[in-house]
Amino acid sequence: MFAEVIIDIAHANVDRLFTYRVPEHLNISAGQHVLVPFGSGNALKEGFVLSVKSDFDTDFPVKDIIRVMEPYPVLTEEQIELAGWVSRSYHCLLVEALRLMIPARLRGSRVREKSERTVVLSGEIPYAEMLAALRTSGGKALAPKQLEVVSLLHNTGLEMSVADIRAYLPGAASAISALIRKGFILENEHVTFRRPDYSCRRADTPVVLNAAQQNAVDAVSEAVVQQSAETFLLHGVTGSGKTEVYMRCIDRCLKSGREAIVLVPEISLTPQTVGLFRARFDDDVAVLHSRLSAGERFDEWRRIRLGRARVVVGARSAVFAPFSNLGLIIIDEEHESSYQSESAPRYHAAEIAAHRSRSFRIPVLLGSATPSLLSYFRAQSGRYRLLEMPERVMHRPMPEVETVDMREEFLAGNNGIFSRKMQSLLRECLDGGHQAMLFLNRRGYSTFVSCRSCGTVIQCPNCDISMTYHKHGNRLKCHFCGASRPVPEICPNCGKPFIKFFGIGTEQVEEQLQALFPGVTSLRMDTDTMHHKNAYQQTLSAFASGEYSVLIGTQMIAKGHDFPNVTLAGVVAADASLCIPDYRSTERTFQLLTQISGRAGRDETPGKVIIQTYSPNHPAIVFAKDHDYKGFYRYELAQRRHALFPPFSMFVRLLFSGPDEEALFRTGEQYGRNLEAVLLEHLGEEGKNDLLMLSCSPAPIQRKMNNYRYQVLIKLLRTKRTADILHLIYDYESEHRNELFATLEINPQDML
DNA sequence: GTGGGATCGGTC
DNA sequence: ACCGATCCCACC
Repeated sequence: MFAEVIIDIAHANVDRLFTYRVPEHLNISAGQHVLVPFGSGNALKEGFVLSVKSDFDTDFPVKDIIRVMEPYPVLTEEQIELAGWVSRSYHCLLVEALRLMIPARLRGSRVREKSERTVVLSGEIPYAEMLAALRTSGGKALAPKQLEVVSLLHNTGLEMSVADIRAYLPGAASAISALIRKGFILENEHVTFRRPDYSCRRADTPVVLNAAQQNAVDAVSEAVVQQSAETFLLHGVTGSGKTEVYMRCIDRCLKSGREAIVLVPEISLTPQTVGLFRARFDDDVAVLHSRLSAGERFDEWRRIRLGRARVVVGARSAVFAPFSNLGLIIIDEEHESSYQSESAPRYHAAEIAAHRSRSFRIPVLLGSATPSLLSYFRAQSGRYRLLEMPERVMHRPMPEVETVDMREEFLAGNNGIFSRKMQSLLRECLDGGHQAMLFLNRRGYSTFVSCRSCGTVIQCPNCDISMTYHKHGNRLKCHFCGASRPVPEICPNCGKPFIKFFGIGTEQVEEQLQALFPGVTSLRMDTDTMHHKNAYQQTLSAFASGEYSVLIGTQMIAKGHDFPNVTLAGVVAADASLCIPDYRSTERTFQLLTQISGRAGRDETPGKVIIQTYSPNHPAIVFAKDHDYKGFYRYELAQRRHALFPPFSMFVRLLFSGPDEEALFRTGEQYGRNLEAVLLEHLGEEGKNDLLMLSCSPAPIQRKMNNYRYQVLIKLLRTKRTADILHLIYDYESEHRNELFATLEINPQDML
């Protein structure tokens, strides 16, 4: 027998198959993780068996596989095929693709499994006989520690972990080994699974679904049973009971003997969400997300691989979960940008899901209250099947949304950050014993600091952005590189003492709230307050418990949370996300405002939402205010069609960065022009119009962490030639990789 | 990635 | 002629 092995080294030179002989005593199959001699000196390297074959003609001496690293194949056949597809579609190394499928802990020779040593009374020797043996004739203990251990085990009647006994009886270690020698107790080794800890919350699950929910469950379940590789887009307004639909679909999927993956955006992977699934599916649920320790991740992965968990709830990378009989993939909040990887290979979870959907012939369910324009476009064009849930559960009304024009507020003499309307609604909410959420997408106290005399804005010394004032710690901080400096007394440019603070952040919202409502209990949730591992969980459960009245936060509070007592959601400034120079800023703003509105009035008491803005007539704000997704969709799609933006075209972005501004801009420009010539030559007369735009310019953020940034931006029409063009760009990039460091992104989530 | 063999320039 | 630094390449 011979095995085709790929060596676990991420380098283009070795990213191919090597053939090894399988020694008689080893039983090797595809997917196995093995140790093989590789390179001169027969150094041992880890590798993955991608296939086995019975014969192999060659002149050179084939080497033997040394040993298997794991008793089971760590990769399934389907994952091997998937990795090949990933490496071809995203132009990455095959090992890089394979590495997506396995936990990092599996690689490298580290301690992998956690095991626990336990002991139990052997049962062969009667208790009285043991006692007698450990005592002298006078009843005095001959071996007091051993006696204690034996009586402890006898009294509990259980198998106990050695660590527990040692904690209970200090110094019992040698007594335990003596007892094992005597045959009084038996030693066992148990593999333990480190489990991430989640509190289970029993949700008040409605026994009866409403018609829209039932319709969605039926459609998806039917596809699961019929093995139909359909993609469903579930457009359900906030509070329409999407999670319940997911769980019913998973139920059916498990009942038909298949496994399910549920993807959620990293940020909503809160104990609440996971707790819901745990409450319903118990130990059948495995959790995968970036906050797990390497050991926890490895153990959860192993529970999936070994069939101990049949449901995975996880972030983006969980789409690769090692199931062999997958039946359903659900992507919740499908519009979230975190589903696209920001490092190579830059896959999108929905694209991976689509591929696995074809392999397993299973449905994919995309769910959102604010589907991405692209997904809704596909639903309209028939590529996806649209399922709609236009109403909240229990006939609860959508919250009433009001906008406040902050220009008028200023003219009326109010230059505070809360409008009069916001103040009165807050008062009403708090007086009624309810809770409120205040949203502002900027952390810190003041977003920029400048000199009133000469206009100098204090910039980060390493980056091309202004520094934010943080009252906590009383320093200026850069939100890109983390650099911080004390607040200057005088202007670093003109030396005059007219330093002033402008722009509001969440710190200031909290301060102003306290000033207006003395004694109000508030919590702030942003990257500044979420330092330690469990801060997220603690803050959310503290708010859920009702201990605090107001939750203030950045976009991390916007999505997914279900706090029944929240009746008011306030957007302090809706304009922040509108000014981002990106073609998606309207879409992003609409989604954010709709999601925030969705936090209010999820229980009996109807909710209210207030949006403060300087542009109350902006379509993103007007459509969000009216809960009019379709109106927004029609408007925005027309804009995109007119400007030939995605989904009518695609963007390719090559970002160059380096410390030498002059050299970078010069070579970047040259690179772009050469690439343009290559593309035009390939496209010829017939296809030259496919290239809608190729621009060479400094990136919108010109410098980050002392590196200058220059970008070549390409806009392409989607035609039958698109795939060829992309490969041409990929090839051009890899050929010139040595000359200039660049990252290549297809349809990046932002172009800053 | 990594060590070995080929290659090149400098030195004894 | 000999040696170290560097490049190149194969690795099963």
